[in-house]
Amino acid sequence: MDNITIARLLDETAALLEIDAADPFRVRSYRRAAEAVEQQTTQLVTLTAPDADPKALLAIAGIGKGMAANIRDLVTTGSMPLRDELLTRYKPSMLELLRLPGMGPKTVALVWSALGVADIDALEAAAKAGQLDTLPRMGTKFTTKLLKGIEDHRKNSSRFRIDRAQEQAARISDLIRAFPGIDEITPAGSLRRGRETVGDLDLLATGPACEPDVVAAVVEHVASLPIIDKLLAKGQNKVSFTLRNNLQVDVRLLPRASYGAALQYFTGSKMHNVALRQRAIKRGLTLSEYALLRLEDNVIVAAASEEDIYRALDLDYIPPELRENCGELEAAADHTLPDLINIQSIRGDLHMHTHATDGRDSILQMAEAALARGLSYIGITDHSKNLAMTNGLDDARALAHVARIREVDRQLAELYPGRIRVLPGIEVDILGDGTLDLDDSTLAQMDIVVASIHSHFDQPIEQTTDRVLRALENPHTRILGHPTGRKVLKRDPYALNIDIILKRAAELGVAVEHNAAPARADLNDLHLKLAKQHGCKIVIDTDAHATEELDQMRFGITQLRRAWLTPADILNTLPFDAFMAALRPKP
DNA sequence: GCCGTTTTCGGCCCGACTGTTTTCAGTCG
Repeated sequence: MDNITIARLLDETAALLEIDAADPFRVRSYRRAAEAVEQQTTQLVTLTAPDADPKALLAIAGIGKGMAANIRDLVTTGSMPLRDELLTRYKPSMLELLRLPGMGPKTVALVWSALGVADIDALEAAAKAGQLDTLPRMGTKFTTKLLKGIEDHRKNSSRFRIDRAQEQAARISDLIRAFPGIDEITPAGSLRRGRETVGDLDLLATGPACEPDVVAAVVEHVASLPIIDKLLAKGQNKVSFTLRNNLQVDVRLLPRASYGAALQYFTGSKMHNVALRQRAIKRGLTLSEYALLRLEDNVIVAAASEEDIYRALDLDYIPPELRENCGELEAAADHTLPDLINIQSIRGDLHMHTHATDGRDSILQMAEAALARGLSYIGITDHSKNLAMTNGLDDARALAHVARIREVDRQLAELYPGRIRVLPGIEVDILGDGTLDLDDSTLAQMDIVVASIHSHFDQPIEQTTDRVLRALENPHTRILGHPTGRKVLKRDPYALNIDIILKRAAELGVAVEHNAAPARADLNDLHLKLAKQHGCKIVIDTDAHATEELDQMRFGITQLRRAWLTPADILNTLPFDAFMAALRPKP
């Protein structure tokens, strides 16, 4: 049983306890434990083995004696007594009811006990039959909203990829900024923390127009934006709505004086905020979305900026990407937060395609676009012949392409002396037997050989993993492409055993690729932490198929930051010569 | 159920909005 499954079962137990009206603090313990398990890079199965240190589980913050026993039960039996007991009284389908708007644990428990309703279909039938009207606090308005919520839930209940959410955020921000007296709009929530996907969009705005006596006019302006599909709520300084693609947007209009407190609050994460407020209380302070106050006399200690708030709590400023209650508060208190990598540190992009295969632009266009983005070396890595649908290169074409790339490299050396290097490379396919689909003599002409697996992910995980391991042994392989075969938003189990692959890549000195493109992002922040633990060489690249896709580097950087990585952890922050020296030596 | 500069018991984060409330419970972030 993997960590994700353990976390899910603990989280389900928390939800069932909530429906059962259990002690809210006990519920929170299960939630907290679930989050902690999800954040672990080592598989808990190994910590519960008979020969493992019995204290190892207890070392995880949020896991005590009781929870450790639960986890051992989950790993050995597949379930645990409390969960089994709860499932005799409630049904697993009730957990889905909690996802409907307006349906919390109390309401789910009520429709179950009063009407025997345990799933969405039954709830919809009961609502349409008017049965809900007989229950307390459920009038026609509630029923209407619920039926609409059920419809939306069926239509689209998924999260949105970060790049899509960012596009929408920019679009809406422009519309709001059109109102006079709005100075600043910042996305908060999981978008600001750089999660790969976001559930909804939080936009915070401030400026003279957001002061309490005049804010009503902005509220009206926002509530009447043409892009709004459904208006969900309109308060004193908050407007919630959905777009036609079903993305929910919450806009908050805040006075300048409390903007920092609001930004801190709405950026989260929830667990980070809880921990931060506990710290505040220990210091005789209280933190809300309006201000950090002294408890004894309600004097404002900090409110205008996030920096002020963290400083007043004796903490270094914590970058949003680290705010997951995952050790960042302790590090900020000890002044040991890492100096995180940023986009300016990246000097090269080692994976991109041209119109020789399935890219759109030429070698020269890609190189000049890279130069314009401040890069000083790139690898042109078009597909090899096995990817026939991309017009992949066979040995002869690949060698001709190498010649063209070297020619562009020479041209650019004349045009922009000493500014950019263009390296010949290939994204070579790993075949079913683990060999690469071009001749060694061809690969020997390449500086950047990215070995990627592109097919047969339906085979058993051990078999697919073995193919990749054999490809790593090929001395020409310098970078392992797409190390998990994973695609964001596809909930399929991983096709490869990432732990074994990273270990072997580290031993052989093969660099592993962190693909920055949001659609393809192979390594999430946990994989990246694991790669660092194993001592892997890590490169970040875009896999760009057109010049503008080079901009996707910034999405990948956020994942590196979420993994606490610094420039020293990433190979392509190095200057050109040092980078080439750090790659696996050519045979 | 977890945790400890309040340390083995007694705490555990904060406020707004909604619907239907005649003073508030439940949901949400």
